[in-house]
Amino acid sequence: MAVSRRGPRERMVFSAAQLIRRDGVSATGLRDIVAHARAPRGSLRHYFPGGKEQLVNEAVEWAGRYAAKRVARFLAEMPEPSPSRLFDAMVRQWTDEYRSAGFATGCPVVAATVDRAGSAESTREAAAAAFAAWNRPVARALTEMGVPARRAASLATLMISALEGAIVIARAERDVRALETVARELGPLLDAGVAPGD
Amino acid sequence: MAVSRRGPRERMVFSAAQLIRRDGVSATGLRDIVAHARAPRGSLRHYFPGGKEQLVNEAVEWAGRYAAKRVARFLAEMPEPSPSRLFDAMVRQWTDEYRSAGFATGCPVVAATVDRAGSAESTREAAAAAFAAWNRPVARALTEMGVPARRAASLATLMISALEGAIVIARAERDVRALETVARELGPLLDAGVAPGD
DNA sequence: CGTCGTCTATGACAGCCGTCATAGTAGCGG
DNA sequence: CCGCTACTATGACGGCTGTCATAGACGACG
Repeated sequence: MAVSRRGPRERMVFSAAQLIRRDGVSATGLRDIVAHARAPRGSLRHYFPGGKEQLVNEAVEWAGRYAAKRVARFLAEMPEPSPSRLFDAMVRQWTDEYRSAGFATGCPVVAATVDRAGSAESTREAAAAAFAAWNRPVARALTEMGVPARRAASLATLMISALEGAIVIARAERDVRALETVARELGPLLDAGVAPGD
Repeated sequence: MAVSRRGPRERMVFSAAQLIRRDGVSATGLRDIVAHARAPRGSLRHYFPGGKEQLVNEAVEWAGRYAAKRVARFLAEMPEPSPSRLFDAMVRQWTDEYRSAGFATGCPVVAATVDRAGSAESTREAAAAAFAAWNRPVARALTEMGVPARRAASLATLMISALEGAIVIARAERDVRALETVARELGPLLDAGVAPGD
């Protein structure tokens, strides 16, 4: 499922992101990715002449775009948006997944950063770009809710930092406690300064 | 340096932690660890009959104890402790290191979680224990500053989450911006509810 | 039909990995 | 000197890795 339509190339990128966020970059083999994507191994070289590094980078970029789109979707589904409600939605995406599917996975961008930042410069850049792509729509949303532009960017960084850290802790503890905690504790801070009731 | 005294066993654990936080678990080979520790390869099996998994676990445990001790040290060096000042100190440890030594390293506990949580149950447990060992002194310190016990534990989790997330983002961006941002934005929240001037 | 570009198949390659078997040394108690 | 324990040395093992070379299938187009 979710691997059916679309061409083999896209499936490989998608599968790479899924496996990387579960096992890490080093532990994810090209053969695993190809098998997971049900794609022909013979095409690997054809689509990704830059080798594993290129495929990993594209998976990271994909994850960045995905996170950005999710933010837009959260906002669209929200009757009365507020900073804390946006953060709740971002956190809930993870608590829901962990509760329903177990704690097997984390964020692919974090995984790529942690085990490629020092060895593959291009992957590090892709991760930085992914974080930026994610930060942008969050900051913009905060701005539209009445937060001054400068502060909005900072709060977006705080939200993503706290979320990513809590994801790691939740995985280690196999408990959504950390995620629920950051959502609860950060909510009031995020809403402060935004006129209530409008 | 810092690898000189102490027996070979301890040096290997220490070197493992250092290499893991730089390259990740999978990318760190036993041979690399032994070489870095200037320890005899022949003793690996002797000291760590549980293989790489045992060595990694001990490195993670070591990191947890180290983080806890650092918290105690920060507090001891602080004339007038406050929650925000403690968090500042925790963050500054990383901004200082990044500014002086580059962005090559991250947190070993995060690295171990990200690429072993799904494949080595004992390592996942070690990571959870390390986070707990780190959380404990932070929560206790907050309590002593006047924060109610229940809330103190939550705020400690928030602090560690935000810090860990910002570390990853800083590494990806090769910029301490995210670290400085979380310190600045979280400070007032942490101090709220604590009587000023005492 | 022929040819070219796109895509796939297959297998080999060198290299590294963690593990393990075997042997040996050093020091100490008897 | 023996024997025992703690520690070290060395090399080999199978397995997996990313990369690459070679060849073939397929469809579009001239």
